[in-house]
Amino acid sequence: MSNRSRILRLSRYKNAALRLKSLNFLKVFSDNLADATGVTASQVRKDFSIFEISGNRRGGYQIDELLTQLNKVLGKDKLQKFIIVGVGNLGRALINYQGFVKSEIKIVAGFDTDPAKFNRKAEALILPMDELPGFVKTNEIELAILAVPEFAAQECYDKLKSAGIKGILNFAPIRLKSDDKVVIHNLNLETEFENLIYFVNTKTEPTD
Amino acid sequence: MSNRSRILRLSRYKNAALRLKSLNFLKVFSDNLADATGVTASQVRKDFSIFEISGNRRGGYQIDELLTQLNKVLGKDKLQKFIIVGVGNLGRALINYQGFVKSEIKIVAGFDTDPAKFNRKAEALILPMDELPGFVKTNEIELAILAVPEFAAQECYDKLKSAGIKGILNFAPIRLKSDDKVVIHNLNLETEFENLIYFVNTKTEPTD
DNA sequence: TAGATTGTTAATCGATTAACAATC
DNA sequence: TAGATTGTTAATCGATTAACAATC
Repeated sequence: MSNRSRILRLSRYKNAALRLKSLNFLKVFSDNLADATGVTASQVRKDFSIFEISGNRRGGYQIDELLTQLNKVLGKDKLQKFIIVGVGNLGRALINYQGFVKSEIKIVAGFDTDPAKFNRKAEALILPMDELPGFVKTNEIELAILAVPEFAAQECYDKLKSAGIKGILNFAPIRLKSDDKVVIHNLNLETEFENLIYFVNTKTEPTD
Repeated sequence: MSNRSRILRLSRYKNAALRLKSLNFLKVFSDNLADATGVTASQVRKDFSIFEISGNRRGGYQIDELLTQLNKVLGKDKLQKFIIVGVGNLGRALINYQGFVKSEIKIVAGFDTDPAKFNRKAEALILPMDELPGFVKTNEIELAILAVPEFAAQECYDKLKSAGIKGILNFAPIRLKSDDKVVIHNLNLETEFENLIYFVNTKTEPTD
């Protein structure tokens, strides 16, 4: 019913609607969103109908109302607190990433094994791993980012799981599997690079 | 014929084969790769047949030979040089990312507008934007990473395109479109987070 | 040889698109 | 009202899976 591609499209519709709103649009048609995101108008309406997002025949969709509904589906109607395990190059970059400031995504703490990285004064705390279960519990954290080297990934995953984390965005270069306790979203940077390289080499338009 | 998902699967087969090789496997069956990557054995064989990767009836696939062929498709048979535009948190993290050391991916230079970031002594140079076209030309660079804020993305894209770049991995939070000159692979971190959040909230297994 | 696995064809499944009645 | 756009159904398309002949 709702596969990953469909949710990715909803994010794009949301971003397109946001941009059109900033251009003072008050309403959009499925055709506008289709143009802006590179899909068909049928697809837009189909996606909306699956999430029971409805508009006005002849009048399109009110942008504000549409954004409210898309944000709700995408969990942007409330602050989503993340912790991050592994404060290396990538971990630190995500903690400081400016792209999240307007969004409802916040990384509230990082965890690492290296005492040199601990920091209890920064806005996002950097704490030792053994404080993770307590922090997760008292702050009611459900979401985590895993940004450790391959060798540490499985062990950290186990710790996150037993701490009660419900969803993990995994940047470690090893594919973790979702189970009914934890949803995993694997994001392997090398794989993304390889994908680009393939399409450049063959010069065929990627269909996604 | 070869969509993005298929290439992603090839990367996974490659990674699985690499892991099995490190366990001293000499050959693998489609069934092994299927188990390791979570797809069906039919899918593995179908994917291979599309890329004319063949094995031995009854004998499976020789790992070394398989890796050679997969690496070739994925462009890992030669060093892939990237430049990066935008040396902020994310840009710097990618330059220093340890996950690429064993792979044939290398970021050879970064470009930025901020003089405080310039560095002609580091292994990966950080140079001013106006040296980009010359650098690309003399070093025969075809691939780039775009890691600038949204407002700068379009302008930087234009510069990369006119410098002759053939493929861009775009981390800027705006969707760029491929054309017949440049292949674009958009990677929007906020979108990836939203995807995870959706599946955690609905607790349905993502199908990708 | 008998048994096991590939490579490929045909069947199935699911996602996208087209079409159009409903309706504002 | 006439015209335009949604919402939904039916048709199409493409990707995945099952099945099995080929063959090592």
